Amino acid sequence: MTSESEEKMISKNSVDSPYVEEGNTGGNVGGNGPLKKGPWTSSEDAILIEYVTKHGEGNWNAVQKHSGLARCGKSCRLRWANHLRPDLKKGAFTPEEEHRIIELHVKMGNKWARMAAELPGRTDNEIKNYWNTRIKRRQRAGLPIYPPDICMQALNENQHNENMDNFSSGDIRHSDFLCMNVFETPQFNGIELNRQLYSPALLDIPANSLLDIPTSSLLVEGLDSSYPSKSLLSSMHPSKRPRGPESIFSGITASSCGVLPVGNQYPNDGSMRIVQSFGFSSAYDHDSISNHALSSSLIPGSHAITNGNPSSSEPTWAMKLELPSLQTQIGSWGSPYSPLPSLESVDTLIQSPLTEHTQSCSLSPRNSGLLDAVLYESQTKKNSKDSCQPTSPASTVPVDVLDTSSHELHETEWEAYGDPISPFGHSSSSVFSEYTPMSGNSLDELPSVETMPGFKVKEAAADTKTQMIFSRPDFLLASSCSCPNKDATKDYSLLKDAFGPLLGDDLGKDCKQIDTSASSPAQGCGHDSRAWNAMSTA
DNA sequence: AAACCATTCAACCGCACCCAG
DNA sequence: TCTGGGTGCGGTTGAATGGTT
Repeated sequence: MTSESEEKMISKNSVDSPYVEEGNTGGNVGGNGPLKKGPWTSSEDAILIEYVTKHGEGNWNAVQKHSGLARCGKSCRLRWANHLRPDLKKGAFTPEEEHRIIELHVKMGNKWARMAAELPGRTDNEIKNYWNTRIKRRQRAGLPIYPPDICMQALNENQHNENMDNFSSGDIRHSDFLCMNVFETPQFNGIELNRQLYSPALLDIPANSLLDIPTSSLLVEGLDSSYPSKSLLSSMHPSKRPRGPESIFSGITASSCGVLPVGNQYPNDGSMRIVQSFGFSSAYDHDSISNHALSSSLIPGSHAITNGNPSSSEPTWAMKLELPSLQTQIGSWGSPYSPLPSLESVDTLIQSPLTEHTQSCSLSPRNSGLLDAVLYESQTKKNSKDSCQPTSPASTVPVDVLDTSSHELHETEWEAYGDPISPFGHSSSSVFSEYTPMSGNSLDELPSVETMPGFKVKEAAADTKTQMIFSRPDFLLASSCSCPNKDATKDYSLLKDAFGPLLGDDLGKDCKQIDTSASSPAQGCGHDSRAWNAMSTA
C-alpha cells in the first residue's frame, strides 16, 4: 500500500475507527486497558514516533508502559519497522529492486528479512508481499518464477562461492559423508546436500538417479502434515529442522537448471528406478525424451499429473501451481507409462520446446524477470497459444531439439512447463506454500489413497509390469523403510545413514513408524505402501 | 448502481533464537 | 543448566480497494 493510501487509511481510522469502540480513548491510547489490534491510527503513530525518537528502538514492550500506547511491543516494533522508520523507502519497487528481489530469492528463498537487509529502505513484509503477489501473477500467467538468466547467474555465483569456500569450514553435519565438499555459502547449500545424495556410496541406488531429485523433495515434499506417516521434518524436533530454505531450495536450482550433469538417469539395473521428481532435466535426457510419457507425466504441478481431470475452465497456460502432489496424486509420481490423463495438459507440457513461439520468447524481454516482462511473456503466450497447438507427442520430439545450450534449454523448458512445474518455483520452504493448490486438492484435504484419481494410474502401471519409476524421493524413503525386501532394507539402512546426520534421529523414528505401518497400506506410508506393493507385484 | 470477484497489503500469530539472570 | 523476557522471522489473515459483470 502506498503511503498515500496508508495515510488515507490512517485518517479514516482516526475518524471512524471501529477500534475507538474498543475502549481506547481517541482510538489510540489505551493506557493499561486491553491492547488494541488492527490498523494503526495517525495518533498512535505519532506516539510511537515520539517514543522512539526519545528512547530509540528496542525495548518495545516498554512502549506501552511508558507511552500509554495500547499496543503490544511486537505491534509497535512492526509498525515502526514497516512504516514509521525514517529510512523507509515508500512506493512501488523499482525495476532494479524487482530484479534484485528475484536474485535474492533465488539465493535465499523465503528469507525476507535477509532480503530486506539487501534492499535498503525496504522491509521484509514489503518484499514478502511483493513476492507473493509476483508468485501469484506468474502462477496465473503460467510462467516460471525464476527467470533462467537469474537462475544461471545465481548458479554461477554459487559455483564461484563453491570454489572459494570449499573446505572452508567443517560443518559437523557433513562429517559422515564421504568425499563431500563442505560449503558454508549461505546459498545453494542444497547443492551440497544434493551432492551428498548423489554419492552412490551412500545410497544403494544409482547416483544419477537422485541427481535431479530436488532436495526440497527429499526434505520437504514428503513432509506435509497430511502425509500419512508424518513427514520427516514435521516430526522432527524444531531444533533439528533445517532452518531456512536455502539449504533445500538451492539444490533445486542447481540440478533443475540442468547445469549439473545429467547422466544416465534410468539405468537398467532392475532395481528401483528413480527419476527426477520435477521432471525438469528429464527433458534433457534423451532416454527420457524418447520415453514420451515420462517427460510429461513427471512434470509436477501440471494437470497432466494431477488428477487426470484437468479443469477445462482453466487456461492451458495458466497451469495451477498445484503441488507436485505427492499427497494428492499418486500416479503422478509413478510410472512414466501411466496413462496420460489429459491430452490437453500433456500438450501444455510438451508443446513449447518445439514451437516457434518458444524461440521467439527467448528473445523477449522476459529474461528480465520483471513484472512487465512477465506480462509480456504472458501476452506472448496467449498470442502464440493458438499457433502453438501441440501436434505431436513428446515421443516425437527430436532429441537434437533439446540438445542445445543449457540456457536455451532453460528457456524452452520454462516456457514449456510453465510456472507450476518450474523447480525454481519451489523454494524449499515454499514448495508447498507457494503452490498451495488453488483448487480443491488441498494438501490438507488429502483424500484417501483409494479415492485418489491418480491411484489407479499407478496401480495400472504396476499391473503392466512396466518399469516402475518412482520419482518420489519420499517414496524412496518410505518404501525403503517399509519394504520387507532385503535390498530395500539395505536401502533404508543406507538412507538412514545418509540422512541421519542431517535429520537427526527422527528419521529413524519415522522409518520405524513407517515400518510399523507398512503392513497397512492405507496407513503410515499410505499410498507409498501401495506403490510398494504394486512394485513388488510387478 | 449493485453485486461479485480478485488483488493488495497492513497487521497478527506462532515459533524460534538469543541472552541475561 | 534452566528459565523467562525480548526480539526477529515467516506464514497467514482479513480489511480495503479496484476491476468486472
